[in-house]
Amino acid sequence: MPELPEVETIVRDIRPALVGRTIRRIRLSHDDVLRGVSRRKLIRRLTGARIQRVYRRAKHAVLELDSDRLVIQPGMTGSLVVHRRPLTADDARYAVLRAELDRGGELVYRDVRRLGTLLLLNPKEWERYSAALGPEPLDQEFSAERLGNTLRRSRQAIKKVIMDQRQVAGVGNIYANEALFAAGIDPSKPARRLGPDDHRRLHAEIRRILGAAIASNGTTFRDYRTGTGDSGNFQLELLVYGREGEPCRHCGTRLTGTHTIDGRISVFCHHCQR
DNA sequence: ACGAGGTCCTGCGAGC
DNA sequence: TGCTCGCAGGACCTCG
Repeated sequence: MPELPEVETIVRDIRPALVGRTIRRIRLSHDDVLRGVSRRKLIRRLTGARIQRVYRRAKHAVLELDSDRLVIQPGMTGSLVVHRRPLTADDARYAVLRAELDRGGELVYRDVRRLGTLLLLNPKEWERYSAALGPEPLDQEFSAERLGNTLRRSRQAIKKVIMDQRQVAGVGNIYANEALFAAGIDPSKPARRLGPDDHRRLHAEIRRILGAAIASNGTTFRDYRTGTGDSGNFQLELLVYGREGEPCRHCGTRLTGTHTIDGRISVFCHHCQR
């Protein structure tokens, strides 16, 4: 499930094959991934457009074109791969958007469950969209103090707050679970009940874990693929996610799995996390 | 301001 | 073997 490290990996992988290229032909298999743009308009605006920049913001991959931004949010099962050879039947299966490039190659957005979304925004719309998202956790502007100010204002469970894209950009379920474990914080604890020490630890652990996950090309559970079509490796380093019922790596206590926070699986050690 | 629950979507695994 | 059904979940929405 592409969160910040996965989208960062994808973007780094596909950027060299995309920047400076012109899109020759667009194929879209399903309209239901489009948000705020019609099939006709998307195809018309993308065809012949030149890709100027490729970057990540939160969990979105952004293709900056001459006058539009194609914003891709892979959701649960989305992947972005640049193919240099003709697609195999497997590659083409579930391919939602295919963009043929000049000088060969094809960018393919593949999404089995199609919970991902595509947006086409002009620069002003993109600026507004991006401004509504929280700070990038790996940027300097994301300080422990700033995180603390956010958390002090919320009665919600800490896990829900750090997964809220308006508060912190790019953290999803896997890394929220991991960061809270590493920081020794119970995921259900109301955010405003955390102290400055908690803020500092959580801030440091969010950054450390996201950085380590990027270094490992992200976490592959089932569907996630890098921009080269390979699996990530961070699943080998997860300490809690996917390990409910197994012993805590620190103290041996059986890890708890619960769905009571925002309906998403939370895995934690009730001994190490308070 | 908050929690609960529904919606989107399809593959998969459990149960019969 | 073959069917049905519930579950998975990120973002977004409504309702109480």
